[in-house]
Amino acid sequence: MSDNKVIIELDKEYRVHEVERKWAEEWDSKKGEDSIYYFDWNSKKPHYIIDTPPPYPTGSFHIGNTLNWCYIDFIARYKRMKGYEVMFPQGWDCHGLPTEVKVEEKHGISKNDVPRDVFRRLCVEFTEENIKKMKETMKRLGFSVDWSKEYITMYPEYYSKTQISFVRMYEKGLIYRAYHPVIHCPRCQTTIALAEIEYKSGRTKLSYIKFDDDVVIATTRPELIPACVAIAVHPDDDRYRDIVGKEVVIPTTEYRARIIEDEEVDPEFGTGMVMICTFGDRQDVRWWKKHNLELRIILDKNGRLNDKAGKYKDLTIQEAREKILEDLKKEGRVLRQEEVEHNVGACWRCKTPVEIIAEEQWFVKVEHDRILKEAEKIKWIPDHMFSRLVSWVKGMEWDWVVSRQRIFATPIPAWYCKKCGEVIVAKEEWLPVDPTKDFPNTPCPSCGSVEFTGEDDVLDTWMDSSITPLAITGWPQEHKEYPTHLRPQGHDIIRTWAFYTILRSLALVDNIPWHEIVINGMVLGEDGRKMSKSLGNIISPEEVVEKYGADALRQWAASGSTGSDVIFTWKDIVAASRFQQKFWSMLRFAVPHIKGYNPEGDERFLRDADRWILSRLNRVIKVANESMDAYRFDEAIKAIRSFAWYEFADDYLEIVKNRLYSGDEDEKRGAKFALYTVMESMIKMLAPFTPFLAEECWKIFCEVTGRRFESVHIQKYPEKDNRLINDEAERKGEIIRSIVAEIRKMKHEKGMALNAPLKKVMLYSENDFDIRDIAGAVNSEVEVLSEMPVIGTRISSIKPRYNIIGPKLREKAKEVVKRINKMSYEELTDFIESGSIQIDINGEKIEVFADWFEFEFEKTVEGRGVEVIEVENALIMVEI
RNA sequence: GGGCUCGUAGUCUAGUGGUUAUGACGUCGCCUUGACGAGGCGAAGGUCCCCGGUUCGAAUCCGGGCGAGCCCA
Repeated sequence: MSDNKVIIELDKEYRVHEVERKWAEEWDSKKGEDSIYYFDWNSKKPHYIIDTPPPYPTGSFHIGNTLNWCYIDFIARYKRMKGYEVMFPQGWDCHGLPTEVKVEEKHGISKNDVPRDVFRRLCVEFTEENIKKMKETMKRLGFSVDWSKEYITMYPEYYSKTQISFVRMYEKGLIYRAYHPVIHCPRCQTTIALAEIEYKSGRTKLSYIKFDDDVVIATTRPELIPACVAIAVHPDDDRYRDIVGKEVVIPTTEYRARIIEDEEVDPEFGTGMVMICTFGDRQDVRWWKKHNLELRIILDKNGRLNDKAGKYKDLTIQEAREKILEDLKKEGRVLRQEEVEHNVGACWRCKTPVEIIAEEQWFVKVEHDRILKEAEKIKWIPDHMFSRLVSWVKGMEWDWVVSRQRIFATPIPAWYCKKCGEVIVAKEEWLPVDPTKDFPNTPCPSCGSVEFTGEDDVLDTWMDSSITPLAITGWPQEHKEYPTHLRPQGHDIIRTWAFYTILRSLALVDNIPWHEIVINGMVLGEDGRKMSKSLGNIISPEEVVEKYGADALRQWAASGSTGSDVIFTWKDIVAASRFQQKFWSMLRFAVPHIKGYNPEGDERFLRDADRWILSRLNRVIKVANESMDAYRFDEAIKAIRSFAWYEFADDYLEIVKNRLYSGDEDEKRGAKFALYTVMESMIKMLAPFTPFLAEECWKIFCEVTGRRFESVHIQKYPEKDNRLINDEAERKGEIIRSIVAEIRKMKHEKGMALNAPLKKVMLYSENDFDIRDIAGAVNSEVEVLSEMPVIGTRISSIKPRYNIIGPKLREKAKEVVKRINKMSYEELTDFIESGSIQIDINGEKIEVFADWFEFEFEKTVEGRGVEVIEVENALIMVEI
């Protein structure tokens, strides 16, 4: 019994940190099959598999991740409560340049200073630490991850799958090697990624150079003239219409180039003629690819020109530039030079301008049409996100380059025969393999040599992460179930992660990867801008959790509309935490009343107010189910919160308080039934959003009512009970609610205490309703009058129902309304009584019906000492 | 430059071819009523970005403009 006492007197304050820490520890202490989040392949329940994003282990789980994972967790928890066996796995997409850079910084080394496997080991250690940190945050945020399904792409169990996928696609002819432009730093002598380019603006000289009498080009890169493979003009440029197709000799060389047309040429720039070189910039690469031009790379990796540059061989870029301009000037080909603004891409490390050269790379074929056709079978939420994929795929200019010149990544499982250069790709049974350490055990199929050079390029990280739905469903060993049900991700990676995953899934198993993809927006700072260090508007989830707890942060995440960017605001967090306190107070109120209560058979004691709140509850349950099914978390949580706070707490509880405290046993049982039912349903509906609060409340609810406690997260989600949805009850409830509210308002306006006693309240209504709770709530005797008291009436307003009148009368509607408005009181009374009237408009007789209008009546009462208040469906007379 | 999205009260936001436009925060009054003062009861606050078009009727649909954001080049 002493236990009960403790429980009944709940703390006034909801101790968010204490509660959340307690449940986080409790859930984390149950591992593997003991966890309530464990996914069992053998479960007979319908499966629901989520292809969770594997984040990049930077060491901090940021607020953008938080939004994404909150969506996942809302769905996972909801689906679990809806009876699904839910798989919520968690992976880590480990490979990548940032880690290489961080490790170099941390250890003060360059990756080429140490053996490859030593450097990899350092990266692995660094990544493991980061994963640990991020996992802690994720657990604290209450995500219902089944950690027994964790995968880490840098471990052999995972990357051997990446290698198998590579081998299979190679065997299907979907992977090939070809020359491809790469961005190269001539000083560091290394290939660098697009992301590593730093753009800086500066001024340079634009030289106008005469190739022949017809052809004058303007270029900022005269040193690349020997690499000129074509000259382009705009197709609508009348100046050059006649010379399209003509060949010219490239000055200082023996090469010839043709004049071609392309719409991307800007006729306003320079002479409107552009020299296309291999390669001056990325536009050159696009033109080269599009027009199938010759590849003439004149620049070597060491930053010097090669023999294709003829007499400029061995010069550096700067030297060549000066020498070529000098030679051209001698020939009188430099017509003029002008200063222009331009952007230069430079190496992020040494600030040297980067160059584009060509190297042999590994490619994955992109089958545009097939991808688009199949991607259409996936349900995109919101649906406009699909068009982002479409425009991306349609605009792709070349295949996916999957080789990277790095170390910390999945090795490409291939070798080159030292003798004949034959490419040997690993057999599946050799995997996992590091081709720089392991070698084929069969001779070269082409020349029989047994000496090989291992490929030291590695795979693009997207090659790892684009097979996640396959990996979590057991591919390739035992592929259990496919496609998966859901991919949740941000819209920033539709063109990468979503696109690559679809491509790979089609290539490897000839199927779409998921039935649905739900897309979240980005999180913006309080100033409405993207969070960034330089703007100083970054908020970390830890910071929010420390101040207001995880549930408040989760409620904030639910409050945005799905797919839209969400602004982080502290006020939403504060409002969310206030709701939690409010909800706790509701439970605190309910506890003494439902202590030891069993609702069995008590429906017969329900009174109007109880039937009303139960009907409203069931409508909210309906909305919650529909919204959750449509991934509209904002709608669901809004419906639940506003029902709990305003209808249940502010209205219903105030109305039944008197009955609960002072009623007889039977009267109380009706209210208890409602209290019990509403609390139970609300706790369950809140569970996906605020798992900590819900669990704590559920535990108390179970203990108080004598039910055996079992986590709320494995309870059945509330389903609407049609027997309890009742228009009549809602109408009566609304009358009761508005009568109580109006009388309280009247007391308020008269400066009376809200619970001040009144002499008498008289009610008149055509509806019949329960006055028990009204009497209690307004602290007065209540009498229902059987007859309308003597009061005057007049029509105070006429509201045309345009939705009826508009379609019926169309352009005549306005005139008809005008006529009705002009009618006298007597005319209107006749009109209302007879139900219709004929109106003559320009000789046309039109029959107008009274029910096309809403008439409002104003009543005047004679008699003294009585306040008259009108509400919809009832007239209230208060004797003070 | 291209794609997509969005412009609604001081701030953020929901929504919709039908006349009184949703909610939150903030502001202003009043109230310590037996769950909650981090609460309750009320009030003020809006050219629904601009200009055209469709329509009996547009904040909503269409076109154009201006502005913002995200992604990509």
